[in-house]
Amino acid sequence: MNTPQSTKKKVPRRRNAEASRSSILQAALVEFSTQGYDGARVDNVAVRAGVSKPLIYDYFGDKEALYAAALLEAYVQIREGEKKLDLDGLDPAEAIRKLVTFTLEHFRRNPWFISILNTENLRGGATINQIHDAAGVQSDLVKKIRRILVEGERQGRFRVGIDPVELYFFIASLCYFPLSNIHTLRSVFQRPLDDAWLDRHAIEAGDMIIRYLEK
Amino acid sequence: MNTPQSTKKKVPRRRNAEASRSSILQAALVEFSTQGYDGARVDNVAVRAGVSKPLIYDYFGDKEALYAAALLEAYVQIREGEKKLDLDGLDPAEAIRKLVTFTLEHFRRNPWFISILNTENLRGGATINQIHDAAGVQSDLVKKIRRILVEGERQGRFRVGIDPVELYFFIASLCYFPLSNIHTLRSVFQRPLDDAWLDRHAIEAGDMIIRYLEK
Amino acid sequence: MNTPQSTKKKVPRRRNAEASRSSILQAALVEFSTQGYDGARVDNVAVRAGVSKPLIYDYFGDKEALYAAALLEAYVQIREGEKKLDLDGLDPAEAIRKLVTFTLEHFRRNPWFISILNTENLRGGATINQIHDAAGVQSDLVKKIRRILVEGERQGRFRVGIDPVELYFFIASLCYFPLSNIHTLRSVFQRPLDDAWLDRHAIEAGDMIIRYLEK
Amino acid sequence: MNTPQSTKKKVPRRRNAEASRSSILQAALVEFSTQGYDGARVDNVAVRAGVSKPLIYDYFGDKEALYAAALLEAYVQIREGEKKLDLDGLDPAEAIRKLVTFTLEHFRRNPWFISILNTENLRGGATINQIHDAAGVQSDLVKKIRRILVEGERQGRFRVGIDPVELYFFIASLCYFPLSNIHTLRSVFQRPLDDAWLDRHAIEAGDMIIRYLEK
DNA sequence: AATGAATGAGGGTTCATTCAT
DNA sequence: TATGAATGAACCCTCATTCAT
Repeated sequence: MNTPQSTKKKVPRRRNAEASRSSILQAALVEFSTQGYDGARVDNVAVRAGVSKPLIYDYFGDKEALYAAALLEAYVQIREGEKKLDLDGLDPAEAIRKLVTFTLEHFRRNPWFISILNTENLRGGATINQIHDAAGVQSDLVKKIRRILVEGERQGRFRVGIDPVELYFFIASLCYFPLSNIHTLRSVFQRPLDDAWLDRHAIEAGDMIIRYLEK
Repeated sequence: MNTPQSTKKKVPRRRNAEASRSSILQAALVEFSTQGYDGARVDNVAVRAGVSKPLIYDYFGDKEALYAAALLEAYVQIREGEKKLDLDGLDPAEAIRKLVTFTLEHFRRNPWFISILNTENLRGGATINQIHDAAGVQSDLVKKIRRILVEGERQGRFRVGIDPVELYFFIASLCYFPLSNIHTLRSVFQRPLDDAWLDRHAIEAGDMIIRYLEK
Repeated sequence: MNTPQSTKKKVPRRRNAEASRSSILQAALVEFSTQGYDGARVDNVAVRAGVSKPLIYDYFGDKEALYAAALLEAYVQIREGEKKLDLDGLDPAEAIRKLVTFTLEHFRRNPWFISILNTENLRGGATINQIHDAAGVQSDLVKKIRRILVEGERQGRFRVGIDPVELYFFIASLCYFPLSNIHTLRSVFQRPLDDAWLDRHAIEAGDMIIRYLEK
Repeated sequence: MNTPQSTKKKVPRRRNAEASRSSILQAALVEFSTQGYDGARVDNVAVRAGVSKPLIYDYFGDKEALYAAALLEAYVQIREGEKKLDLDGLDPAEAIRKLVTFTLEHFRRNPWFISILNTENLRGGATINQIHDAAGVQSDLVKKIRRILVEGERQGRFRVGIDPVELYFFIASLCYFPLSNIHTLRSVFQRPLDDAWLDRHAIEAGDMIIRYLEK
């Protein structure tokens, strides 16, 4: 009476290499960013990805290589998200403000990105230094910033000579720090650092950047 | 007849509990900040401190507690250093500028501080949240900033209503980010991020903060 | 319109069960004799044979059975080689001498034979004891030796009562040992054990056997 | 009422580094010689030695190093046994005969020696080649043989120019082969190869060597 | 106050073997 | 006939932690 499927308790194995690979990658991203490199467990990755451990080794080689793939994937995914930011038709100051709030929001929505970056820097960049085309994951925001700066200068509202990369660093700094250090800051400085606080913080950060740019 | 020394078969390496404790602490600080929590090895701490492992367990209980002590020690040491900053007699803008360059310099000279903070935040603040008097390690810089802001407002040069803690966050952000992320930024953005670059960066950061404060 | 080849999407590498079987067997022989039973990898066998792993399991069942087949194949191949030895028309002493040099040479040219025998003996003969017709792979050399002994006795030059199997053991001993133990002997006794040395050794071994046989 | 000891179920840990080390070594010798290198399990060594696995790693480093130590130990123990052979007062032929029977007997009583040598040679001498002073474990029998040969020559009963090492190789060959290959020989040649057989074999081997030496 | 000796528990990795096509 | 995809079971090794002195 039972269907053949129901008699077999086991879930049928997935027979799709590409799907397996990508679910491993996603699971690795989560594991490494929440646990750090040494805290990460290949076992956890396997469970979360719904595959067996050996499959991970088949696809990625070892923990180190899995981590490298996850790190790269983190950049790829975060850059993917950045591409969706549309600044068309905004005046330069507005564009900058939107870019700043977007950046903080983007970091906030994807906390694994900050975590895995911290992890990698804690490791002395051991992995990112190995990746040949690391520049390939440079932020698209830099290009957007460049365009805004040009327009702002053209309109005579922004100072000239601002380097887009350095400006990106400043914007990123202001957005990164309160999220990266959210736990220690909360405990030590007794501030909420909740969503409302962060929203206000983004606005102030936007102000700061604009004041820095305007003549 | 025997001298006291000769009756003791072994000369103990150290007969000073306090010295042992503090050398363990220092070693732990180095180990945890360079390796992260999970990457840290109690063995390495013992070797670096020149004591046996059981002594560490005697004094601190377990790895977790040792880490907590090291984290607290990190704050204590860094705050100690901040106290040495002397801003007396400077006008507000100059004081701010000096405070900014000092902050970046201070982080640069004590890289273990950023590392252990990143470690703790990666752990979700598990330890700092446990510490009752975490506020006790708040930065002295906040007080200094408050005084500068008051003076700046009094002189009519600074805007009113700036919160000293929030300003400290901004300053810290600008100094923290390029150091915390030095390895990934170098690889991805192909900037040197060497001492000269950081010095220039500090000046620009100072400009940004001052422009943010001035009316 | 299409050529027959193009209509088949994949050209199967081999559509010949016998050829597959025998290339697996040869690969297994190499793998087991170079790596030992536990050191051997079914994966390596598959790669070396140019087939997939499941095919090996299809044909042979499991690693154990594959090993058994390889062991038997080793005997078959070595006995095959022995058949080519032609002693016709030689006088008994010359025949013995030639047989000795041939034996050493044969072992030297097919080192996998000694290796797989050592492997099997290390395993306590677990596999050879299972094979029913193990006697079927007895050396042809024994028959040749029997004939030589008979002739030598008939000519009144050899002692009577020498057992051909026991004599074969002695000959094999003298040829087997320096090859089987070539590495340890070289290191411990600092002798070259190169081809020249082995050639001289074979001659001395021949002398020894002949002196043993002659009245 | 119970003695304190009886209430504690656990066997008190051994607190003797030297004893632990040597029991590990002995257990390793057994394990490696019965299972081969790849077949050997560090777990089994631990159980047989009555210690925990980590202790093995503490003392020896890794499996490879443990194996190296066991191999060396095998040589040391076998050479130790050889020293006990007393040939004083025997005439040269008798001395040779006794040396031959002793060698076979010695190999028979210590089968792990042949096994570990086979293991090492299967590995291509990877380990023995690493040991600097491998010559230090050369057989004392060579010296004894040298003395016998000198005496035999002096008495005009032995041929001159026999190399003691080469003669040792011949003797070892004759004793090693039937033991090393005992399982395959039994199965293939259907001979008992039991103690009685081996005793007779030793006598024949002695004859062979003496005939080889005598003028 | 201090440590040499020892271990339980687990982590990364491998490998013989099977599933499903 | 043949194989790409997948896994259970171990194995080597490490590490936080404790014991006994």
